[in-house]
Amino acid sequence: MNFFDAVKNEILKKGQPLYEEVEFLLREELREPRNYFVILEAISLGKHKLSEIINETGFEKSMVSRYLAILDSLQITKKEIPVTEKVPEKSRKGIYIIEDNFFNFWFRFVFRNRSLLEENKINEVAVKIKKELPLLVAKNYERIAAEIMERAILDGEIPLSFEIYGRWWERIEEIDLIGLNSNTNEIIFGEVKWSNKPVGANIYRNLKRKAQKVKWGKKGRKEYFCLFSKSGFTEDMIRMAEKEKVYLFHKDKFISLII
DNA sequence: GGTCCGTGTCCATCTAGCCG
DNA sequence: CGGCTAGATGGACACGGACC
Repeated sequence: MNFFDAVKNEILKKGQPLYEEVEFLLREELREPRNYFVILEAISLGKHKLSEIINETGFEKSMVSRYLAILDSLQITKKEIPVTEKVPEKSRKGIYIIEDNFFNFWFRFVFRNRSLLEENKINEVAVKIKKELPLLVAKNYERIAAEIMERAILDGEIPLSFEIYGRWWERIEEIDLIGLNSNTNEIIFGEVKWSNKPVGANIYRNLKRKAQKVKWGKKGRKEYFCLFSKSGFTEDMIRMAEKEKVYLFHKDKFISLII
């Protein structure tokens, strides 16, 4: 059992995670645990860029990148880079995310609200969790979309293959899922929606527009598109998918349009 | 008191990406 | 293209606690 599994077990065993206990466990491994807590809290609140974390925490920038490197080596956080970057280790577009879902939840809801919890105001915290949890679920749907796609490929439902999957962003534009195959110069673009409304053709059109901003393999590349939706698709979108061969997924299931 | 180690800060330097 | 900024990295150093 590795160190962080041990921490998790410890927290789960106690039922109600206590800051001091987690701190005690972390002290064995890290420098100044409180600083890591502050950094992880900032990330869990949506501060993903290094500059945002520096602003939020007020820490020295050399210190923050050092701490993030340690968190990365412990596989608590991960530095994510647009999948199309040529030299990933030199990219400066990286954003920092909390890789571990348990830690993400804990810092966002428990650590953040520790004073409320200590006053036993459980309901207030529960309301916050209820309100914000769908956002976390949506993020995780994006994270597993590549796995869903890969499974459909392995099952022979989609006659394509890709070497790597990832996200892509540039300025304000963002694409949830991109798969690349550099041998065949094929690229797939995906939009992932965890929403209660069926996904319509406007989402697809917007994805096609954003795809043009991705420079990878621009000369003669073959483009494919896929959509992931919690609540299915509009009639309009389904017709368009048949016509333009868009791969549709309802939650984790591939929808075959060719019968 | 002297030494060692871990930690945090400051500084210099390098470089990718951005903007004019 | 050149200049600027943001991010990464590593060295020097000061501080404080632990230990002898």
